[in-house]
Amino acid sequence: MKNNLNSMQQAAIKHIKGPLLIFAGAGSGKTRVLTHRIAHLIEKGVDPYNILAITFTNKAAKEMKERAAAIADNSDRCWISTFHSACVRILRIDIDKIGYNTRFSIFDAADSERLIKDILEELNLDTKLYPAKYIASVISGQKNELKTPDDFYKASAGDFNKSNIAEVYNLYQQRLKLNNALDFDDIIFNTVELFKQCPDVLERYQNRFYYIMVDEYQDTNNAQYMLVSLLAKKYQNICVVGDDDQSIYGWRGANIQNILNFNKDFPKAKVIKLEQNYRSTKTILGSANSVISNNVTRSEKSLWTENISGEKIKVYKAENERDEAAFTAVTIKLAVQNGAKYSDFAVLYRTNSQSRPVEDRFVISDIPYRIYGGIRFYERAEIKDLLSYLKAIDNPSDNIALTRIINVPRRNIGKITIQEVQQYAYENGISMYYAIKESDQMPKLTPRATVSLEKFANLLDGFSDFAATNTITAVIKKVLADTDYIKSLQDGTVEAANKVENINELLTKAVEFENANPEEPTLSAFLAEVSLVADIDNYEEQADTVSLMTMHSAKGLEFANVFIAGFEEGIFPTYRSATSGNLDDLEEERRLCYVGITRAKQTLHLTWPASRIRQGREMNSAVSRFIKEIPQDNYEYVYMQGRSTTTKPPISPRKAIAEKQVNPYRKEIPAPKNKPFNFSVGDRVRQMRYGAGEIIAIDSAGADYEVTIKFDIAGEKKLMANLLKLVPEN
DNA sequence: GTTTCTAATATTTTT
DNA sequence: TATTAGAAAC
Repeated sequence: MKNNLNSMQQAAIKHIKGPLLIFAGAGSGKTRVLTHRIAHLIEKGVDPYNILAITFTNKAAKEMKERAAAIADNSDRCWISTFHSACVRILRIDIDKIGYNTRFSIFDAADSERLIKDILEELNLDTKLYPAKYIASVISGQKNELKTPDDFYKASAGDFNKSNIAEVYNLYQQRLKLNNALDFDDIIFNTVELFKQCPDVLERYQNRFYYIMVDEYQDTNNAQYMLVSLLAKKYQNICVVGDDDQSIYGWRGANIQNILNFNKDFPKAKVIKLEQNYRSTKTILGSANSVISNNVTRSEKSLWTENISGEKIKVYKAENERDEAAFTAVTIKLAVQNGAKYSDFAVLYRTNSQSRPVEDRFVISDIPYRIYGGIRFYERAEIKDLLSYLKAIDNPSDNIALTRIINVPRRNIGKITIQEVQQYAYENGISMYYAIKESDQMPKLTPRATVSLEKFANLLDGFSDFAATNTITAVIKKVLADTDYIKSLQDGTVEAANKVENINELLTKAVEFENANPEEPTLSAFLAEVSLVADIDNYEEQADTVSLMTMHSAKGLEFANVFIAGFEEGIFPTYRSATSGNLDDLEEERRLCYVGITRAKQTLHLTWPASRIRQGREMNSAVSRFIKEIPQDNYEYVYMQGRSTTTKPPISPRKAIAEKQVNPYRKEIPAPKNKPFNFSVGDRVRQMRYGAGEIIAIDSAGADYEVTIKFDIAGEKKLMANLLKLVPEN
């Protein structure tokens, strides 16, 4: 079993007692080491029940579980899970000891923001000065530092803005409690709180988790650090794995010092460095090493590989984003014609919005792809609606969920009525659900509103009764049936059909969940799982598609061929990080660049458009400064195959580098003239929103045309030609 | 109470 | 530019 492990890896696996810090460079076989370490512990007679392994993503947890199961007996008795899932599991049992109900809901970012907006309005705070998103990030930051509203208030030292935010934070926590809800940060915060307040509970888990492993330790924030420290304090059998060069979550509170100071916290810690890379070619790895060596704050290390030198990195300067995407598509197509698989390719970018042009081009070129990130499945409106029904059934105190569905589908309960219910609920210190039950006590309500509310309450009660004795799948089906939800969606648009598809997908997920958790398929557990998944968790290795994702999402993955798109100043590094004057920001961007480059096994393409349209304006771009940090011998400029007229003549790398680095440089583009309209009556066309149809009339309307189209599904619509995005049907 | 329009906002990354 | 939230109109 251990034949294929190098001496450092073996040393890491065999170290059992006492603290251990593993610096695991990119592609150094980190997951192998962790899983073999679990197997080794079990082989040496450790009860898997006493092993805890913590990861950041469900995907990593799943992979570790599968790989451990393949080489160790009874590994399913270990706890292998994310920080958040592990903490939810702990809190479901004991959170009542610190004054919460064990049937709490989990609020996602959107729920939190909604709540903050309500509070800002209530406190009469100007949302211009205090944007909800900003407040949410401040509160999150405080929680990651384990600071209560009171702590924050005291620390604000009379600063007017800070005290105001502290007040919002204070109310926010009260409201969460009233809703019987926790946000993401509370999940960690309250587990730490539970351990601090209840030493008996802490000791129980200390004794249980005799061996602790933490993956991606460089990404832990202070709350997570405290959690791990508390658990490991008694027996000190803690093994943390990480790579300070891959710390890319500083903006989310990750504290790189946690890994750099590990030997201060545990002076007896053994430190092992895994520096042999098994993933990339010498050229790729050398380039990554060269880039990251420009960072000042890092522990010294040098990754090396026995792999071949491989091809040079290819750099492509595109005219614009469409050209950039076209180059990517052509290159992939060509490789696939020569025997490569689509799944060998990934297109990585800095921001989710960059996926759009790539996606457009791939559709045209008929390249199968899968996008990870962006709008997550569980954030889609129709899914949130249904989940809100489930949340309201599971936790009647959840006012946010209740407010979301009280008039969805429309049931004649308007804004005024909802406000009245809200106010009554706050005044009487009860949830909106119970307030509705007393709607006859609210003098301002019309009899009609009261009837609507009563009907709604009966509907919910019916669901609750049903849920007590039926499966989750059955409950979802009943909600759909009794509310006529699907029917309310249908408006003939393509989006509506997608929504129905998404709902079916949710039903599939529910069935999967029930099959995976036969002993306890509770609604609470399902909702918690659903709240804590990331899009990347659904990454399928088998599917033969090109993967599109941000470099953040790509961490932990590897691909034979990688394209990094938008390799330009202002995008990567971001304008903000380049201009903030804070060296840490730029260093984090550079670490992200290191992560991006080291995803590639065989080939790497760096592309950027000489001009791009941002927020409606065309802007010229200069190549990213990071390209200067790659040795010149490691890369070469390339040009698109079979294309000469539209691409400008080649320029030397040197000249490209010398190009203006000041960015952004803005240039207004003239307002579009009336575009010619190239369709006539009788043409079959396709439109984004309404799908296929036939043009039945074209009328002149001032500078524009008014086009009447009879759509196959949506029926007849009159639309302005300028606003339409019409294409011929085929 | 519902629909339609306007205006603001966005572009950093997410458990 | 594209999307979305809030306001005005119906």
